[in-house]
Amino acid sequence: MNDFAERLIAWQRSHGRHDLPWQGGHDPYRIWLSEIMLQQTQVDTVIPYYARFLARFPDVASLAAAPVEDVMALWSGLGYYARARNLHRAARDIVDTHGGCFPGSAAEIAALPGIGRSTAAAIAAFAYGERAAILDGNVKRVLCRIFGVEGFPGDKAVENRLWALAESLLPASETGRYIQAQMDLGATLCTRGKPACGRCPFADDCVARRENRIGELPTPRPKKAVPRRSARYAVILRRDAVLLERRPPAGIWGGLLALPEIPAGIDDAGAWARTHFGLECAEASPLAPLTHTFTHFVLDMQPVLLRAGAASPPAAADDGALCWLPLPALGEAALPAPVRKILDVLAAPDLFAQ
DNA sequence: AAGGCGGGGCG
DNA sequence: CGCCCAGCCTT
Repeated sequence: MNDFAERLIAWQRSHGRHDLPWQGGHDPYRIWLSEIMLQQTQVDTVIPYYARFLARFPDVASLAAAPVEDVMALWSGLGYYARARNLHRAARDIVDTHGGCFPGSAAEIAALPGIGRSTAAAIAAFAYGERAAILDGNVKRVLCRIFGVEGFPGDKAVENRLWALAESLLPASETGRYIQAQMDLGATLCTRGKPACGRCPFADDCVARRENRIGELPTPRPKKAVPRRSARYAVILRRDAVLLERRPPAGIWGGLLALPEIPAGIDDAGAWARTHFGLECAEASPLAPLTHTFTHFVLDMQPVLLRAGAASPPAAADDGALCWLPLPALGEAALPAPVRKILDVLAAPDLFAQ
C-alpha cells in the first residue's frame, strides 16, 4: 500500500476531528499542553482542564513563573500528576536554557522532561510541520492491524519495526494532518474493543480484518510466567468426618475452613498428624493431585489421606480453629472450591465401607 | 479484575 | 540499555 498516507489524509479531511480546542493554531506551547494532557486521558475529560489551564497560564513564561502548587491545583482531578510536575519543570527549562523560546525541533523537544520521542514528534509536526513520525498506543494498534505486524508492540524488536514502518509511511507534506489522521483513526474507528471496520477506509487492505484476526492484533502482552507453589494437604478422616482448619483472616482462603497444610519439609505425614493434632493415624496414602489457579500464582495441591483411629482423641477441637466436618454435611459448608473438589472424591461409598 | 498506557527510573 | 513500574482508566 504505497498510497497509505494520501488515503489517510483524505479520510481525515472528511471524517477526522477538526474542532478540538487545541487544533487550528501552531503555538507549540498550546500543542504541547494538549499533548501532555492527552497522555492517558481522553479528549472529553481534557477539554475543560485545557481551557482553565490556558486561561491561567497562556504561555510558557507565565507557567514558568508560577509556583508549582498553582500548577498542581489546576491539574487537580486529571491524575498522573507527574505530568504536571514535568510540565512545570520543562517550562522553567525553556525559560532558563532556551531563552523562553520553545525548542524548534523534535529532537530538542524530546530532551524536555515529560516528553518522549512520540510526543515530541507530534508537537514538532503540529507546530512546525516537521516530518516526524509518532508511535503512540493508537498508532501501534492501527499499524499492527492494517500491516499485520506480529509480536507484542512493547517488545523492543517489534517497536523498532513499528518505528521504521511509521517513518516509511510518512507523507512528503502535510505531516500534521497525517498525524492527526492516525490519532483520529485509532481513537474513533480502530479502537481496541470493537473496531468500526465497516467505516474504515482500509478495511479491504487490513491484514487483521482480511484474516479475521482483529482480536489477535496487536499481539497481546505475553502472560508473564505465573509463579507455581506446591503443598501437601492432610485429608484426615475419622469415621465419616474430615478434619478442617480455619485459615488465617488474611491471605488465600482468608477465614475459610480448609484442609490443614502439611508444612514443607515434613516427610512423615502420620508422625506430623500425631504431634500436631494428637491423632493416631494408620495409613498415609496420596490422593489425586490437582492444580488451582489464583490470579497471582498457581497452586499444585497434593492431598494425602490419613485415617485416624475411631478412638483417637478429639484433636484439640472446639477452639474454633479446628473442626470435624461430617462428609454428609459437605454440601452446606463454605469451602474453597479446590478443597471441595478434593473432598467430593471422598464421597465414593467404598471409603465408608469400614 | 485485568489489561493498556507514554515516560521515568532503576538495575 | 532494557525492563518494569506508577497511577489511572476502560472493558
